[in-house]
Amino acid sequence: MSREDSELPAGDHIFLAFLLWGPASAYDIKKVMAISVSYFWSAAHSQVYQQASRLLRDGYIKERDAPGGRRKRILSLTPKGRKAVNEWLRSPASFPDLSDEALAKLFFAAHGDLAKIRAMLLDQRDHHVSQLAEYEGIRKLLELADNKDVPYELMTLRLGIAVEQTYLSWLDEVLTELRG
Amino acid sequence: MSREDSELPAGDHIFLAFLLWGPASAYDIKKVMAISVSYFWSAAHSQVYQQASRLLRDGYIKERDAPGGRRKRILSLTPKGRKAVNEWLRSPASFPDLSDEALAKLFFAAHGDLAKIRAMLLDQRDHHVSQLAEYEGIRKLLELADNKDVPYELMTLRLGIAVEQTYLSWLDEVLTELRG
DNA sequence: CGTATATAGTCCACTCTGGACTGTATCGAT
DNA sequence: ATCGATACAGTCCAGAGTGGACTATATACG
Repeated sequence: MSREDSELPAGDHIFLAFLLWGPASAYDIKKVMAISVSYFWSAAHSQVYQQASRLLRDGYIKERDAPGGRRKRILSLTPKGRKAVNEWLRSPASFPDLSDEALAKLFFAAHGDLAKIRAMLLDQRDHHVSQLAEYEGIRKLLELADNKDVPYELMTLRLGIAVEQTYLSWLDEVLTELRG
Repeated sequence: MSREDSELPAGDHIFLAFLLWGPASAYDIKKVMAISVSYFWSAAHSQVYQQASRLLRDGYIKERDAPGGRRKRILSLTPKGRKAVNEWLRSPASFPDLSDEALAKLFFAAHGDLAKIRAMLLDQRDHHVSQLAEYEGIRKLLELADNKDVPYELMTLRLGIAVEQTYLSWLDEVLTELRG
């Protein structure tokens, strides 16, 4: 059975939104997501194909085979799909959801081993340093492009950068306190 | 079949960790999660009971009926469960994962309606204001308690507060830019 | 010419979600 | 004393999402 009436999951709307940029395969969308929205939205590799099947089944997208020998299914929006994205873009959003296993371990640190907790946080620090560097790199690229074209991408990226900086200052404070 | 050898999901470890504080029912754990770790970890109401069944089935916890007429199943750690939490607390953590539908809508704002996007961001702003107020309230409470007892809870809370503040400054900047 | 990597996707067992649903205790107002 | 609302405690289920193993073709490189 298809879900004609029930709301699509947010991830499906994001999937459809990428097709506003033009036709693409599920594989393309997965790759573009990884270098654009992955900071605030992520999906497993296999998930993207499942979304494609559902959206196809329910008439939000249509497919045609790619030219050339390669098997590659090029997807594009149907009117129904375009309508769904447009409505989504015009409606309120649900609120952010964070999951951070490291914070959970710190929360229970009284039952753990402080040296191990510190090591774990240093590992997290490395991660945030490299995320920050990556986002700063993308920002440089976006700013080189005529930034009239990408103001919204830059805005979301600025939040990513600010959050990473917040994490880093916090980690440095906490690591100092734990050293004492 | 039980999962004797495979790793538990992170959420199961967090569940077990709450039992380090003493025996409790699944219902209790759900409530305590909501007022302690929900900022960086959340689970649906029904999920907690499914975790309990699995952990029971696989011998990480044991149960006994509560005294009194009420049906209430009190859970506690088995040695196997205690070992699993302790190992978890001593190992590295996976990296944080954020999902924020509002950022996705802003990302695609060029295809939307600016007035609607602004309205959505104002709605998000309200949410972050009230989250911040809530965390500040909890901080006051924790600081009243002899803070030797809760240093780690306070640390995680400080990140929550810092992240909310980061969101708020960013939202104010972005809303100013979108007003122009 | 082999082989390593990138492309493009399938399949599956399991976990997680959100909502509907059941039933018991407790508390305030009539 | 009892009626109704709320809090407590949990079950059930369809559907969505995850992570990892798996298949298979194309292109680059030494």
